[in-house]
Amino acid sequence: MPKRVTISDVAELAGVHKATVSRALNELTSHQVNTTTARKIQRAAIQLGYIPNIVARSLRTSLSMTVGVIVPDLTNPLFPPIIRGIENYLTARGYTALLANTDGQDRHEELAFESLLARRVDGFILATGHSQHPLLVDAYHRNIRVVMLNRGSLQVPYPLVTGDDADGIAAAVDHLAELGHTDILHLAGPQDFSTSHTRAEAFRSACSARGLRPRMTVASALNVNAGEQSTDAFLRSGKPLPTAIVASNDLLALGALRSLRHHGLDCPSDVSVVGYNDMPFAEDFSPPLTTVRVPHLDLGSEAARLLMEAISTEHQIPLTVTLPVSLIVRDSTAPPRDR
Amino acid sequence: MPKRVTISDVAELAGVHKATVSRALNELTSHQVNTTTARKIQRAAIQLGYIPNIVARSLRTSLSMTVGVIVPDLTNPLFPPIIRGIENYLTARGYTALLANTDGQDRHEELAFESLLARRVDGFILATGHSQHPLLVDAYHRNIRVVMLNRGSLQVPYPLVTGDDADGIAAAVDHLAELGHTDILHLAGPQDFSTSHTRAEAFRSACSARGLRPRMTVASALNVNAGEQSTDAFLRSGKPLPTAIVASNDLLALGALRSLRHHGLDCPSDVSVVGYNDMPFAEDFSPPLTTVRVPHLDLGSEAARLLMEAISTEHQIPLTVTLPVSLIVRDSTAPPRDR
DNA sequence: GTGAAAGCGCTAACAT
DNA sequence: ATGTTAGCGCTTTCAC
Repeated sequence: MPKRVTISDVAELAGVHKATVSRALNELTSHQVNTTTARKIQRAAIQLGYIPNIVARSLRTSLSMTVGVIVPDLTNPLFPPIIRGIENYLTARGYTALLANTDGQDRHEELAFESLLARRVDGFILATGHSQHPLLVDAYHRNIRVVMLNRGSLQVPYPLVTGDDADGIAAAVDHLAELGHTDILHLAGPQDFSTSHTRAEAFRSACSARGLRPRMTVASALNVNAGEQSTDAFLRSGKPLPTAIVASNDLLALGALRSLRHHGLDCPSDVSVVGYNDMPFAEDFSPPLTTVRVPHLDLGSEAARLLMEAISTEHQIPLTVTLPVSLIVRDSTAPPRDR
Repeated sequence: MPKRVTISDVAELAGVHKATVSRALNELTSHQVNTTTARKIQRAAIQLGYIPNIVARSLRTSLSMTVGVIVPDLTNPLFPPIIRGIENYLTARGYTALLANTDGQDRHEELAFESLLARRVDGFILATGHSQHPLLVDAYHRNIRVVMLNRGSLQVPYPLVTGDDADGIAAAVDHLAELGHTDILHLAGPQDFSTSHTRAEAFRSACSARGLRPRMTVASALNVNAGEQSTDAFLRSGKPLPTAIVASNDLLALGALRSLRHHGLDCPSDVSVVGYNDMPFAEDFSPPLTTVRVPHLDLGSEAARLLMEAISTEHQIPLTVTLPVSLIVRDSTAPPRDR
């Protein structure tokens, strides 16, 4: 590496002290310095190709201008838009995101947390929240800034950003009810995820509000395979076939779609399916998936906004932001066939 | 924030000098310190919950243990697995990735580059390479470590990791030829992307090697809309309908699928379609997409490996690593119907 | 094997 | 408005 140019080099070329350079180049203090010298410094900086060393600044200010973003798996299509939303907000403010995946393993999460802490991130956005989490409790007591995304914590009053799950599920059930469905199955996710739990609860109350009997089966994970296996098991169980399925997310819905296909059942004529999230390319599935659209980009930027607030505030205010969702009707739902 | 525990705190508790603590806690120097004192230090560190300050270490060693990863758009399903591959490799070695998106805009790329440089990343993985790029030339002269991913640079001898494009396209053409297709259209990407260009060339030579006349249409971008529009335009042009389309990537193939559907044409009975990349959920499209699988995870980890090598080496060796690809046959390809 | 001292590049009192 | 000084937390000579 060629020797990097530092603030002292700029100072020397501009014929001023390095403290003056520091002041001139910083937005917040540049007013303290004479316009003429400031310009001189600017020129010198550009001439030398000076790039400030944020590492050194961080050490001095104990502000790293980075935040840690922890997700279960980047490969889950849910997360890329969320992360883009986070980034959009952060980069506009000079912040950068440090990304880590946990693959749902607590051990990975601890490791990621520690590694990011070692890098002195100014705060975290956590999109991995289980309902209970010693890590979080510990973080809270250490006064670490955290914003939860999608899944909240029950133990610790960190701010939370989510879509309106209750409303989304209600819209799905309404839609099916209007089509004439009366026998609807909820393909739920693991109940220790707060979103899965919330949606299952929402399903129950939406059904009972409409005089429908809620039926439910629980998948072992939030992915396509689990959805397929769970639906397979249900279909093989001999229980009466529902005319519609409301899945707790699109991946599970996709699994249900695969399972129905393998069992020679047609969607939507035999069974309607509704997903949740409106993941990218949901409209290209076979059939195009009716689903609840969640504003993932907004979820991300809102979480970033809350975190920035938390960082710049002395006392954290536990705040829950609920963003509106909307039902996107495509071809996987239709009126039930008479049987 | 509660005052962070530093190396001095540990030193005090352990009753040694902080330099000794530093030596004891560093893998590479821990052998220099007496086993007994080392243990004493370990205990003190754990007792205090000491977390090393990588920021301070970076300042001292001018090694930040971070690398910048620049992609066009995280939301493109191509990239998440690549990034996971990168991360898997990096985290195992104590490194972390700093992620930035460019949305294909040179200005964004410059900004990202500068911001990451300010954070003193030890190197870059670039998955955005246009064929020419002043930024890269500049970086090369500044002796900055870079590994290119997917798309190479023609101007500067940075290492490159790609899938075997020529082989993949040849496999697609072979597959179609074996099914009996003789009139194949290549739905190409913008020709200033090196991958698009390589694949177009590969298509031409694969066709001529089999005595087929290559036909080609070029999309304006590498996304679904561009693919759809391009196919629309082709279908409306009145040119004779090919019996098969080989797209330069899955997104374009998806656009072609949408366009065919809108024109009342069935895939595969009217037109077969082959994609490229085997993006997640390609098997769930309507119809499930025949496509060329690229080992994205490996692409990422290989790039990370090369970068680690480049960082620890004095002189960079320009190396191109080509990973094997494989054709995945699904339902979007079938023998041509007699017309 | 361990301690002392210097310094990475920057910012923030304090002084002028 | 600018210069001086100290120090963020760590690693790394150099002594002992």
